Amino acid sequence: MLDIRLVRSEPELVRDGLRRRGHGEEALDELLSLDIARRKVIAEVEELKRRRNEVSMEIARIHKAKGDASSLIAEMREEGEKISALDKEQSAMDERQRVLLLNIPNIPQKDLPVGKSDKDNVEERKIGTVRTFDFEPKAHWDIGTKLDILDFERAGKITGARFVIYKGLGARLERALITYMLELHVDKHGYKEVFPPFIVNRDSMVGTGQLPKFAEDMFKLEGLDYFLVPTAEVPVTNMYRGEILDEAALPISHCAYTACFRAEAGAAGRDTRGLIRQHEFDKVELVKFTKPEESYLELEKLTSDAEDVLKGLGLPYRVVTLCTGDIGFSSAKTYDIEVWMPSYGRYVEISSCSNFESYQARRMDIKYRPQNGKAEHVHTLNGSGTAVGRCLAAVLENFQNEDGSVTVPEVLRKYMGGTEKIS
RNA sequence: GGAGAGAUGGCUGAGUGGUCAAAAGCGCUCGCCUCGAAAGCGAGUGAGCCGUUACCGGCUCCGUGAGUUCGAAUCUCACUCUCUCCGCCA
Repeated sequence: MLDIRLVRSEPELVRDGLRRRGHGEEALDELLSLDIARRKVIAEVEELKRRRNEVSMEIARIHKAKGDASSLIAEMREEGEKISALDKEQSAMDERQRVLLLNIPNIPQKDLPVGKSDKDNVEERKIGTVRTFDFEPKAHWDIGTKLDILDFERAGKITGARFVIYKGLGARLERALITYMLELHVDKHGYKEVFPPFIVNRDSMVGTGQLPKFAEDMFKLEGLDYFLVPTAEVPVTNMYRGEILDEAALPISHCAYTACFRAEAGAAGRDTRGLIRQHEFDKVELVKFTKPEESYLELEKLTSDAEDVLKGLGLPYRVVTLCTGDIGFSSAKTYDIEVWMPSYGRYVEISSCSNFESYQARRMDIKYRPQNGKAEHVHTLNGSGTAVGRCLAAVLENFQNEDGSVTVPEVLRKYMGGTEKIS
């Protein structure tokens, strides 16, 4: 969430951020008027409490001297009622302020391209050569079904639409990709691997910004206030919720494999075939905690680390900077990495790398203590490193052969018992 | 699932109704000492909020939330989490 002091001192900066996003300003207006009223109540109740504290000391002194303080006690009984009435008023205002702040998105970084949708995103670089096929390339769902390594039909039977069973070398390929990605980030890029719970509580979902606004996108467990993780970002970023981190330990870099669960509400009819939009998919995630002044440098590194996954596999991709209208709710700046998908005839998102600045850290209250300074909020970042299902789809499509077989990328063979070709 | 113990500042850990933001130790910062360092000695060192914003004044916070009281770290109730033992179990 935003710092209420920033909202108070520079409301136009916040308003400008909302406008660039194309976001409504009602919450900001309410927040500004509430802030004034709330501070008035605080001043009032604190004055009464100051007086009560004074008198309580006086009563203690009188009792110690074996005197009679009954008139003071009677007086304070009445004061106490006023105080608790004002306390109630204040906590209602506190709660309202919290709700408003939780529902105002982050301010986009000032240099972001202004725009309404993904059409206004800006391409940064294009890496690798898109293959020209001398036959008609097939879509990954056809390739995978024909090779009997993907089974959408039986997954529909045991669960429902938007689920899949990986079989034989398909399962092996999924596992190889996960291992390849984790080992790359741990051994080459210096991330520390964690394996977090796939179920988290409400505070964690609020901490990273999935709640309260996006509840309909999440799977909630019945009868419990627990949720299936939509991304490893949630458990991993929340590891340090409420903590003050050691400055010397920063930046902290974690990578994690988890399954990810998304209700995909509102996505009916989109990407209904294949692995692109599933309710459950695997992902290797990168998460960083940094000092404020280092976060944008770390965003470049994190994005480059994710790109290395695709470079190693030999998949063509491009990197785009998301415009103000397309970045996520909590993000200040986001790069998307898009892999070339022959069946779509275009690049498809496979990773999203974001700097949240202090927006999540303030929600989660994650700080560090600078040398000789007061504790302040860290910056948090994360990015997919990368989405495994989409990566597998890209491998099948980009490395397919005319006879329906698929050539396994060199870097994956050691995880697949030396298999060079799936046929 | 059953029984018990516990949750206090960056860390360890005292504190069972008022003079407690809270002993002591560790850590950290500064100073003395030293050629320098260590040790030793001395001083300082929690967070949030409100007002002023130079200094400072005030309020709140001892797992979370309610309650009792003129007054709660301390008493009552509920909840969460951690640890120990028993049971069950991959």
